[in-house]
Amino acid sequence: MKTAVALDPARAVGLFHALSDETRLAILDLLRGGEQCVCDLQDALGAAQSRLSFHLRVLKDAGIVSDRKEGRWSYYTLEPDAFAEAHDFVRVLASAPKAGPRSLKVFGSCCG
Amino acid sequence: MKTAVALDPARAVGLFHALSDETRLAILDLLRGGEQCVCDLQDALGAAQSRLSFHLRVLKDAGIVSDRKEGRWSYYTLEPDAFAEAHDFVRVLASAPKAGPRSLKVFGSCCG
DNA sequence: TTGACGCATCAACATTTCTTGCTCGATTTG
DNA sequence: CAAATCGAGCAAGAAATGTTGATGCGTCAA
Repeated sequence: MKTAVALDPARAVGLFHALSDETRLAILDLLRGGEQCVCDLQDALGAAQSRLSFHLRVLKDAGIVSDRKEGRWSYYTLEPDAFAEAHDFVRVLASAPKAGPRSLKVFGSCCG
Repeated sequence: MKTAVALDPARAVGLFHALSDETRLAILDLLRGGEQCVCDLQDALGAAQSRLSFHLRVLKDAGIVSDRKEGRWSYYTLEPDAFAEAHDFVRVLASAPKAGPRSLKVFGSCCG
C-alpha cells in the first residue's frame, strides 16, 4: 500500500485547512446527500451567496469538491479522493515510523 | 459502530485547524518517533523556542498532544485518540447519509 | 547563592482569513 | 429586447493567526 501522498506536507495543510471551517463542513455535510447547486446550499444554510461562493472556491481549490455547470446553475459534488487523502495523512501521522524517528521523512522540514 | 464524535462540528474544526499548519505537522511527525522535549524539537526544526511553544499549545489545546514535566524539561507526546477522532470525521464526511440527505444532522447548521 | 538552562507567556507587528455589499457576465423567460 | 436569476469575483473592513523578541519563573549545577 502506498502513501506517497503523505510526502507532501503542503498538501496536508491545504486539505486540513479547507476542512477547518464550520461553514465549509456544513456545505460538505449537505453534499453528502449528493450534488447540489449553490442556490440550494444558500437556502439550506441561510448564508449569503458571496459567502458560499467564497467557501466553495476554497473547497474546490483544495480538490475537495468539483463543480459542473448546467444552464445557469453550478452543481457541486464531493471528491472522494480528497477524503481518502485526508484519511491517509491522518493514518500516517498516527502511525509509528517504520525504522526509527523520522526515517520516513514524511515532512522534510530539516535535519535529514 | 458509533460516530457520536461526528456530532460536534466545532470539535472537527478545532481538530482540523490544529492540523492545518506546516510547523505543527512537522512537530507531529517528530513525535511519531516518541516523546520529545521542546529543546529537541527546537534543534530538529530549527525553530525559535517561542514559536514552538505557541504551536505546542495549539496542539495541546486541540488534544492532539499531551505534555509531561520532568525536571526542567517538558516532554510532549501524541494523543492517539485525537487521530481516531479526525479519522472518524473524515469517514463520516465521505460517507453517504444513512437515509436521505442530512438525515444524520451531523452538522446542525439549520433546517431540521 | 549565583548563573545557566528550559520553557511558558506577553506585546507588537505582519499576514491571512472571513464577511458583506457591489458589480458583472451568462442564461433563461416574457 | 427587457427583466430576472444564478453565481463568480472584487474591494474594504473586521477578526483570527503566526512570528519575533523580551520577560519571568522554576530547575539544576557549580
